[in-house]
This record gives sequence, C-alpha cells and structure tokens, in this order.
Amino acid sequence: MKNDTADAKPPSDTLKDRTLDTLQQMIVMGDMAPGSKVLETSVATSLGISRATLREAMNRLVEVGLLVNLPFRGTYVRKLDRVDLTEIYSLRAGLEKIAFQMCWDKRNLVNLAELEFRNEVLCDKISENDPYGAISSELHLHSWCYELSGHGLLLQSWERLKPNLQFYFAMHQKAHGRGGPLRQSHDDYIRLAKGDDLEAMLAHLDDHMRQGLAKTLEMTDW
Amino acid sequence: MKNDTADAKPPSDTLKDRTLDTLQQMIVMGDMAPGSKVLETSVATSLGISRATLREAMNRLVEVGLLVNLPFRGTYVRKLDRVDLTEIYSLRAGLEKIAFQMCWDKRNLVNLAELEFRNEVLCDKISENDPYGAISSELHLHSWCYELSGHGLLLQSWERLKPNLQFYFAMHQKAHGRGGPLRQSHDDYIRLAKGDDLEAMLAHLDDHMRQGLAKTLEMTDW
DNA sequence: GCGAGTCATATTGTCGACAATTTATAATTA
DNA sequence: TAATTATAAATTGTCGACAATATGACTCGC
Repeated sequence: MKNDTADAKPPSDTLKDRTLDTLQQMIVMGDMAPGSKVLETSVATSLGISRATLREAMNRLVEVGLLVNLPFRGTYVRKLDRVDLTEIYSLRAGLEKIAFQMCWDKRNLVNLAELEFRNEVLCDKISENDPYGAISSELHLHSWCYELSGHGLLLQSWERLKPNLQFYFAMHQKAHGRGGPLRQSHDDYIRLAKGDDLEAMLAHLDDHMRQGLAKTLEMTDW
Repeated sequence: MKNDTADAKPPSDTLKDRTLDTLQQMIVMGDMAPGSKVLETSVATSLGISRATLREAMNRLVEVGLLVNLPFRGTYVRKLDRVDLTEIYSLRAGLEKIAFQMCWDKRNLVNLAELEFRNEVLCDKISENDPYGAISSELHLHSWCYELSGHGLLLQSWERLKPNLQFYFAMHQKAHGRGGPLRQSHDDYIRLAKGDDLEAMLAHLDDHMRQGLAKTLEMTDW
C-alpha cells in the first residue's frame, strides 16, 4: 500500500489525461448537471486548454458512459435513470462473480487481513455518516478484489463501470441531500471468505448486489 | 433484418467514425502486424486525413484494446497472447451468462426460428470451410443474443470485447494459415433453448466457452 | 396568427502548424 | 573500443484557425 490518505493515483503526465481526470471528477462530483450540454469552447477556455485536447478527454468519457455525444449536435452529461442503474448492477454482479472465483484460491492470512482492514475503514465512514467517504471506501474495497483477481481485462471493465456508480450516487446526493448511510458493511463477505463454500459466497454476492440496487433505487425514488 | 449480405452497419457520418471503422477493420483483418508502431503522420497521410482526426479514432481503439498507447512514445498494435485470450474468454462467459438469463423469458417461436436460421448460416460457412465467414457468423449469432437481451450496457461491453476475438483469430489465421473449421455448431444451444432447464443452458455455455478457448489455444500453439 | 423558407449565428468537425519529448546519430572521453 | 554526453532528426502533444453542420431569428405568403 503506497498511499493511504486518498485514492490518489499519480496524475498522468499528459495534459489530455490530466484533463480527463479533472472532467471525470467534475462530473462524478456533480459539478455538471446531468443532461446539460458541454460546450467545448467554454469548457476549454475555462480550463485553459485547447479544444482538441478537451475533445480527446471527452471522447474517453463518452466511452465510459459519463457523456453522450450526438454528432454535430454536441456532447451532453449523461442522465442515468433507473434502467441504467439496474443494468450497471447486473453487469457488476457478473463481473464480481468472476473476480471472486479467481480470488478464491488466493485467500490467505495477509489478504484476509487486508480485507478486514478495508472493511473497517468502510464501517468507520458509515458510522461517521460520511456518505461520500463510505461510497469511496466501498468501491475501493471492491477494486482491491478486482486487482487481487489478477484479471487485467476484468479490472479494466470494472474501472469503466465504477465511475457510473459514483456518478449516480453523487447525482442524487446532490439532488436530494440523502443517500447517506446506505452502504452495507462487508462482515458477511469476510465470514464467507474464511469458510470453504464458494457457492455461498457467490450467492451472497448476488444478494448484496440486489440489495444495493434496491436500496439505491428506493433512495432515489423521486 | 435490414441487411443480409454482410455485417455492414451504416457508416457513421463523421470522418472520425469512418476512420475508426477503417482502422478497426485493418487491424482485425491482420493488415497491421501486432506489435508494430502506428505512425500517426504516415497513416494519416495514407488515409488522406489529418492527424487530429486520426488520433481521435485511435484513442477509441486504445479503449477497445486493439491499440496500446505509450505517452510521447507512440501507439502500437496490440499483441494478444494466450493470457489475454484466456481473460477474454472468461469475461465473455460472464457476459453471455447474463445475456442468456435475460433472454430466457423471451424464448418464443420467432426467436427460436431466428436462432436456427443463424445457426444454419454458421454451419454453411463451416462446411464451406470458410474460416472468416464462420467466425463472423458465430460472433454475429452471439451479438444477436446480446441485442435480444435488451441490456444496453451488456451489448456495449460485448461490442468492445468482440473485436479482440476477431483480431486474435485473424492474427493466427494470417500467421499460420490455419484455424479453419474450428467453430462449433450451436445445435446444443438450440436444443437447450427449446427446453426448460436454464441451469443446463448456462452449464453448456461454460462448456462451449471452455472448448472454444481450448481449441483456439491449441490452434495457436506456436 | 401560423407555417415554410431564408439568412445569420453558434457550435462542432477537421485541418495544418508549432511546442515538447523521445529516439537516433555523432562527437567526446576514459 | 566502450561508454557517455551532446546534437540532430523524428514523432507525439498541443494549439489556433477554417470548414461543415445545426440552431435560432427573421421574413414572407397564406
């Protein structure tokens, strides 16, 4: 573990990538209203960069799904609805199932300790009633599982999916000021990880996902 | 079904997108050697377009995984190895499992007929000993399942994964001149789709993926 | 007053040029 | 000669400007 204070990865050295991070953060933090148009000229000048550079960054955010591009008509901040969230969760369940299966044989003392540590961090955030921190910790915990799986393509898929979850949470956090202590602790995962029943673990994963989806849908019952 | 002669989707109206299709086709068809550097200037002039436009297209191919970019050092045609193929297949299995589950309730006469038709096309290609056609038909058949599932995000994930498979096949087809009649017919799928045992279908899917991976690995045993 | 057509404006798509960085080549030194 | 540094060439990153398209205002005819 090299950095503990935040999920700060070393910012990429090219301006395009830095811009990408900036934009993604802005969207995910709710600084850009969903559905609003992203005017290339104004954003570019506001960031002090050229349009070409901005466009390259925006193109990737379109790939991730945070932006939507209509040729010749502009690029808009994605509006995630309940259907989108349902799709996100069902895909996520599929991905994590693969990850868990690949991690299963790697269970050992150090990994379980790491898992418990990350769970404690999450629980702290929950008890501190820090929704952003809780979500961040939760996603971070799962990211760690993907990394542990050693499945590069899987990790990449998750990294593409993750911002959508952050976005959805922040979107409603900002809109309704709620969605606070919705993240569940991962005690059950730890208990199952200590056992020998992979099927039970996968079943619990499905449950966890279903509940996460349900709670999120309920929370955002506008 | 609007177009039957080929998997020709209407080319996007923007030059960037047309370039994207062109480049992807070139790579997937094996016209660019894996590991070789993609010189922006020469490719751009060769295609008669500007570098900026080419870069936008290339960026997306980096996202898909067909290209690899090293900042300030250039972009290279991806080299897919056995590990990559294994990852691709395991992810694919996960994705298709979701798709099949979502398609399960949509089984009816017209969909089964469509499935049988597409299987026949595939079998024809196999018996004609047309490897490219067989692979294209196989992937097309599966794409149809993803579309039927109605899961937009899932389809998108598949569309990102698919070119990698095409690439890998073509890569070794070109290199070794073999890999011909390796695609299996989908008779078993059809049989199971007519039945009522979803679990059996999913198990067969796992088998099918495992066999596909094994055959492909064996075929590319350089 | 309302719709079709025309024109001006705003915005995106594309291009060529310059700056930053890397890679290749030549000169230098131990 | 081999390693190292300095220099030149090639390549990528970034920028500002022009072209193509869409959006909105306006006119005209009914």
